[in-house]
Amino acid sequence: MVFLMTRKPPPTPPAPLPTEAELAILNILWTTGPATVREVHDALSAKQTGYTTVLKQMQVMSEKGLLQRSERFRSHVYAAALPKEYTQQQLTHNLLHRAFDGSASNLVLGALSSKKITAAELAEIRQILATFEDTFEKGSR
Amino acid sequence: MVFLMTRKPPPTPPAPLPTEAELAILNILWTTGPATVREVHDALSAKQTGYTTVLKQMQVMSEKGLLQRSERFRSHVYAAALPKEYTQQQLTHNLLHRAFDGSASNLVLGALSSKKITAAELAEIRQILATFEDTFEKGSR
DNA sequence: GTATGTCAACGATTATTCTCGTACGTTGAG
DNA sequence: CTCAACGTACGAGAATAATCGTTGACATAC
Repeated sequence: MVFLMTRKPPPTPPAPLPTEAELAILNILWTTGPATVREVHDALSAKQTGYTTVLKQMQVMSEKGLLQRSERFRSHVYAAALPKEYTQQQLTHNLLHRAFDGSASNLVLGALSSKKITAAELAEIRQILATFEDTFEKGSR
Repeated sequence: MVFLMTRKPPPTPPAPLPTEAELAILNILWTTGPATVREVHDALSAKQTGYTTVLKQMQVMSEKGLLQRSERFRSHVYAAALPKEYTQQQLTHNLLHRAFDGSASNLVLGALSSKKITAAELAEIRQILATFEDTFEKGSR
């Protein structure tokens, strides 16, 4: 079963799109759930970035509304403020307008061309497409 | 008929991805063909950006290898150094890795969710998908 | 000739992102 | 109490992007 993205939460102030480095942090929080700076820094070890760098970035992201911070005993625990799917959608929307003139089909073409696609992925995409055609026919949009 | 992207030209030095402002310039050159700075600036009138700003950006883009410059009588004529489809593919590839963990199907889902889709577009996407399934079955990849 | 308009070149400025060093506070061990 | 470990806060630096003002070259009009 394919779940459509619901595009709900434009929260209080519309948080800006994450930058490259910020996205790397978000990816960790999305997969591991709320975490401390140290945990994120450790998960980012491949990048060889300093602890205070990560800390600072996460503080900035908090101010931007990209992260939510809560106290926990001694340290702080950060969590992504917005769901992964929502942010992905925003990023896609942004690219769609910046580079594809709003043409979703061209973006799909670009996505399929940009890497070797597996049969499983093709099937999944077909599933997604079918779901969309479904909601379309029913006039629910 | 749907044409697949061929992903040919990684030229001498792999040109960097265009930034937001650079992409706006590229979009103009892709649609109008080679043009002078003034022509690009005029086409960009909506953005209220100064002439020299556009000039400087295009000079920088030349250095980066994003644009090719040629003399013409008094002025210079700039052209996109890389085809639109190639650059779109690079951008998509980049987003795919940065935000979608390489999952093309999730990107497609994001693309479809991020805007109201038309029946025509759905049909076109289905066409693209069919073409890919074709080349896939034939084992030509 | 001079004046005017069009162009490219260049430097300076501002904003943003990314980075890190340092300071400071709290906790627990000895 | 003192020290080390671990945490945040803060400010400064480098890198990049974007912007604009000024200059100078070269035509053409008068």
